[in-house]
Amino acid sequence: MPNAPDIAESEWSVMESLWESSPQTASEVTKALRPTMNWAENTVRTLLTRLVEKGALKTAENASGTRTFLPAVKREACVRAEGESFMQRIFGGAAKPLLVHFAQNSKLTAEEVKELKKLLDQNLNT
Amino acid sequence: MPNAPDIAESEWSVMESLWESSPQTASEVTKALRPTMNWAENTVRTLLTRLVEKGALKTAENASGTRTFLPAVKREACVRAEGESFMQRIFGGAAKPLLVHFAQNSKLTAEEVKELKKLLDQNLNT
DNA sequence: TCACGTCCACTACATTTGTAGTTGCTGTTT
DNA sequence: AAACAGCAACTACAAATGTAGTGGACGTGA
Repeated sequence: MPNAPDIAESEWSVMESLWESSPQTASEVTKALRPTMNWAENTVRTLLTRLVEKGALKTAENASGTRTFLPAVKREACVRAEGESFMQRIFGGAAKPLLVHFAQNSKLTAEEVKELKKLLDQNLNT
Repeated sequence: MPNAPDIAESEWSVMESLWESSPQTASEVTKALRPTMNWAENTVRTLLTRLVEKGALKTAENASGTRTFLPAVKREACVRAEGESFMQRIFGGAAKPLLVHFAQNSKLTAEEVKELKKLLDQNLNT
């Protein structure tokens, strides 16, 4: 029972939609994603099915007896898993170089910098 | 001419080996990776071939006329590309939430925190 | 009741990835 | 010269991904 199944890129959009609002039926998800990904409804259905198989989603029924989907795993857990794997792959598993990289390659506002520095400090007091 | 081709996970190990030291022949790379990935030499050759096709590697010959491989793209460029794509996929392209995530989910030493705070400051003076 | 729109369960099919195996050429070793 | 070892070029093949299409069951409006 890997707490966070492996979620592919297309699938991730579907998950986002359901993390944001659930339960949703297949066609609701399709409509929700329409502006961004212009997918055929069957495409979304396939992704939904795969995500259920992977254990990332659960299903239920709504009032009208139509199947609905909802997350079976928390977004935060998946983000952590993806982050771990990315950090592993690109930075050999080390957090510092990763943070260095993004600290250098991003344009941040003074506000954001302040916030991040605060977080870093809190990081120490655990 | 995408400056940084898409490099898969297994391929990434091969690239790392060549970024660290190049040129190398196929069997040299295989030996270099042997401790970590226990791959058959043909596996490594396949990856090398694919990377050449993708334009991530170039080839040359060594003194004994054997083919050697060397990076055609800089590691930093690939890291940036992978980072961008990861940030896009998981954090909707926003650097701050990404940094927040890793700042919170990593155990850092006081030293590292200090360094990172410094980098964040520099980030502002550009 | 018949046509029509929904929903669902299957099937489809090209690419990419992970991981090799097979064959043939060539130089080196008894 | 026969045999073997290293290298290159192909071929193999299953799983995962991206992106649908088909066909059947079911309820609804004309």
